[in-house]
Amino acid sequence: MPVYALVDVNSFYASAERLFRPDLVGRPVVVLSNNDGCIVARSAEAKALGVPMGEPYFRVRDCLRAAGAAVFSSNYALYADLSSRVMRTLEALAPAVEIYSIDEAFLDLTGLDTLTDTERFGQEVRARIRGDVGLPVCVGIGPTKTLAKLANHAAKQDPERHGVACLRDPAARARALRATPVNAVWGVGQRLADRLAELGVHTAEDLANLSPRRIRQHFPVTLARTAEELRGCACHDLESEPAPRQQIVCSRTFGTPVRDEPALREAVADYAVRAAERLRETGQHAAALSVFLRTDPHRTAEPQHMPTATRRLTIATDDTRDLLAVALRIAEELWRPGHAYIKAGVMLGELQAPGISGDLFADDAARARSADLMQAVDAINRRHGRAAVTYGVQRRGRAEWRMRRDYLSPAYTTRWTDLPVVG
DNA sequence: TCTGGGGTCCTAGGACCC
DNA sequence: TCTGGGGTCCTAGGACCC
Repeated sequence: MPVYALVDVNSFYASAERLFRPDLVGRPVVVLSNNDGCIVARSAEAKALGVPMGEPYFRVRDCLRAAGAAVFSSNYALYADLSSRVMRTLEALAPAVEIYSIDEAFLDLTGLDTLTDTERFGQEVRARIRGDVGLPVCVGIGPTKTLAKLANHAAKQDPERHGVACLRDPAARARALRATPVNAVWGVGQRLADRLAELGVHTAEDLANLSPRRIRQHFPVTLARTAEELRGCACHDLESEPAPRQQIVCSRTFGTPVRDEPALREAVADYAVRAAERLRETGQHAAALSVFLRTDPHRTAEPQHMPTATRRLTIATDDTRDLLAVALRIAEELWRPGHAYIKAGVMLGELQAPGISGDLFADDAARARSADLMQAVDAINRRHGRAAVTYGVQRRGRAEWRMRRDYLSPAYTTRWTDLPVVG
């Protein structure tokens, strides 16, 4: 029987901020989304204040201030660096690791025979990550990924478990299923939970007991698999090789609404350049590009416009200049005067390995020059910062559309000048 | 009173995840 | 005044084909 573990950093972003600010231990800490819009991470103290996940910041600002909470803008450079340290530690501890998200990984523990071994392993993972990286994690263990997830949830809920829960034992599993509301099951969101409630399904146990036929009468096949996994039959394998990306999206809400075309072009250009950089990191080429614009749906009195348009490229490419030209052409077509846009985005699709869309007239020499140029630009920007080499339309001014990050912490681990000083 | 049927491909929209 | 960003998968429905 397979054994999976799910390791997950507790309140990752909040814990990351606190790592370099020991003065914040015991104080509520929250981290905001891009543009300082919503709450995306809360320390245990902040959760205890009743601050909901995803809540717009302005609604809880007063409450947080009164409680003496520390508030941070998202510092992705810091989180990405700490994440890779956590993952490297896990890779040293387990034979196979699937990096599931920035703060979570599945481990394949098949071969750890006894239940005592499994518990001990969970505690060792906690101790190692605490010691090597300094972050708190919880470990959930079970015969399927869905049960490992559920175990992780149980470990977080119940302090008695000291951060590790193992559901290999059938009796322990039955107790955990009974105690878990169905919307806390991996793959069951609020929509499905509401519809399940109409059938009298309220807990993970209820879902596990629902017959596959009954599920398929009302729900998609994904839910049938979830129920199967809750019963202990694995439908999802560990995927240690990441699947090739299918699309790349770069979009942002603007710091302030954009009403003029030059500012919009500048923003779209910036997103296209970043999307192209990320495309080259994957080693793929894109054969389709979409641009979308959005006005603010919350301002119902203002005219709304949420267009999107897609172009197929005759030749798949990873050259920023090609992608930028297409993106700007689409943006120009979409833009309508008299609207206050609050968001735009560039999406690359039909990603594929380079050179598979054979074009009879492709100029190999030109392609090679393009690859050399892109490589050079990427190398310079990696070394000297993203704004070292830019394209004319990006302008890099202090444009009003750039996002707000009023509470940004230093780049403690990725910039020499921000290195914390001890003593 | 009237109807073909089955396969494939594409797209949009909805649901989920962190 | 202030409401994130980046992904995946599934399904239904339409177009098209034989």
